Amino acid sequence: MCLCMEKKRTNFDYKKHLSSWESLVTSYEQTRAGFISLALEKNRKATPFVEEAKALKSIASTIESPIELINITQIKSALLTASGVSDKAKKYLTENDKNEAIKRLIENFLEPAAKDFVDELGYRFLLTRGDSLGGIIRNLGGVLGERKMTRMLIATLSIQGISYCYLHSKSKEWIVGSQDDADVEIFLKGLSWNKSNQARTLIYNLTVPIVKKNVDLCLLDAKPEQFMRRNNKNSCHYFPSNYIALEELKGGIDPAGADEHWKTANSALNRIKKAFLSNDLHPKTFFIGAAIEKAMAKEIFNQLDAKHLSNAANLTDDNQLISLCEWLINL
Amino acid sequence: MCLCMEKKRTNFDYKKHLSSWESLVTSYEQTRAGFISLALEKNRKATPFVEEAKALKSIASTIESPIELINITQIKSALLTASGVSDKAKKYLTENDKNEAIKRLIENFLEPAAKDFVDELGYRFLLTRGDSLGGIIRNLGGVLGERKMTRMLIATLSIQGISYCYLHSKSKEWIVGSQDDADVEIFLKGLSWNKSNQARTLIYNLTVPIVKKNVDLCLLDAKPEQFMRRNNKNSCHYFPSNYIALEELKGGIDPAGADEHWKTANSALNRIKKAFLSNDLHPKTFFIGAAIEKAMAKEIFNQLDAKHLSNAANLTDDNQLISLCEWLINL
DNA sequence: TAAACTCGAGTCG
DNA sequence: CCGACTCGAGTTT
Repeated sequence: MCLCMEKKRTNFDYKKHLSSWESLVTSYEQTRAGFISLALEKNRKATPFVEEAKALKSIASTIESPIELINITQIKSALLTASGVSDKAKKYLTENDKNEAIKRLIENFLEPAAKDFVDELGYRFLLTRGDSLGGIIRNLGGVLGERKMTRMLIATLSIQGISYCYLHSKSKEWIVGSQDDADVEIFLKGLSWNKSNQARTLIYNLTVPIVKKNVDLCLLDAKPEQFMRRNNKNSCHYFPSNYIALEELKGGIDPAGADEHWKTANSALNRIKKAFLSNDLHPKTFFIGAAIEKAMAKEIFNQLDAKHLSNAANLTDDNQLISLCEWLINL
Repeated sequence: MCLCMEKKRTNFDYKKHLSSWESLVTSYEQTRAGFISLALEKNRKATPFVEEAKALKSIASTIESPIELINITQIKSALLTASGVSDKAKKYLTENDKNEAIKRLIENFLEPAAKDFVDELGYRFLLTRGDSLGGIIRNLGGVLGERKMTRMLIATLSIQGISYCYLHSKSKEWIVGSQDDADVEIFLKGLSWNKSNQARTLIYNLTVPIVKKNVDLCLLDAKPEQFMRRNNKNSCHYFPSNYIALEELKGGIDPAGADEHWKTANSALNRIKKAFLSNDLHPKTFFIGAAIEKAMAKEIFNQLDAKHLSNAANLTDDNQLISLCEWLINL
């Protein structure tokens, strides 16, 4: 009977924090809070771009007519930006394409602006940079979600009195965790602890060799020192049977992106399952998302019931997240 | 033997234009061309935003100190934009949240700028608007992909001497197609023709009731007049057995987005197949993408071979697209 | 000019 | 807001 209970516990542990699909749906209040903090971050990150624009205007103001801009080599990159070319697009253009783009900017927009050409240049520069800023913020959103997960994991380990060490992303060394590591989540790339004498090592954003894709979070049955970076084939992450659980984490708060990104996550999880299945392995998979809408909540819950997915939680719900961390730590 | 040939033709028609997975991969030249046309579109769409910024500066210049901005009700929305709040985020904020955001903008960025506060306001406004512009361009990218598909479909119908009519998105009426419809793809929402006395009606961006999701393109076994908009349950699209083929179309050119969006498309296609399967139906599914990378090309090709997918093409390859249109028209 | 990750800026039914 | 569509702005490994 004890075994039976144990089995039940590990099979349906999501029921501890999810009573139905509705528990997974993100509340309006959390969405609102997410958008507010997003705007705050954006303001902070905007300042360097404003400075860039000021510098550009200052340099451009030294000349009389737009056509002379071509001769100021130090602002060529900024001119290209003002002509609507993102840093991403830049990589695909030839020198000639770039010169053409700048020429079009001057002919179509700066010369018509006459004496206001410096302002026009600054405006168009900022429009393109605004899109850059958006990209930076989107990346930051992902990082913040990961940090929230980390903080909750560490808190749960601490509460359970389990000692841990963490992999520092800069030094690449494992450091023993202690209460006074403030903001440790900022540099944390991995986490390791013991579960009744079994080593557990968790790594973020790992390219899983058997899947040939990056996975947000992997829990391995390995000691921290068995994990070696990159192409070292002796590292524990090269052995598929070491994988205990793999997670897809979506930190975005936008409800409009919820289903879109869940569809992506679902494909990613399917690739993972398929790759491990080819080795007759069935590691656990789980999903954590900050933006969960009704229809996808039903899909997730159905997958849990069908055991296609081992666990799930809404990142904005602390109780769900704690319960999930407890589950993960005790796998 | 004739039947055998026929069967072979309909089952593996993708082989007519795809010799291996490598045929699907987008060439560098097409990627480059895509980014160039993207920059051109961005320039055109940028102008209204530049005008907005000029207007904002002009109004803001009438006052002496930043704090007075709060009193100019006509620019409240612009102030919110300058404080890093997108139109999307706005919807989730309360009046109080908005006022707080504006207050922070003034205190943290405009007052420190002293006499240059009008410039600072304009810069921050443009940064946020630049992100808006990016969103507008992303939507446009999708529309352009759809139009390319439409042009190729019409050209293929014309070449095969098949007459057609099209559904106009504004008038909501079916119009007989003719050679002199220039730019008809811009307003085209649907297309209809006959295939050896069987009516074929194709609708873009249709919410398929049985799937409860929007599908980029649906080919129905129905006469055009049997298609009625929206919630009319007598419309042909309410009858699952009328669906002949459903497509996922990805018009984006960015290689970095290729796998991301293919993962989404793959989930969408799986939802479609699953929903129809619940009615014992197996409509054809196909994928067209402008950005196709190696690894996903292999996945697509494997799905074709396994008949999980009925057809596929690279949107940037005219030969592939024509072959696919021929297949679609003759289904 | 690797490849595949981050996610929300828009849009429309 | 209601959900689910458009896709590339960044980023990492």
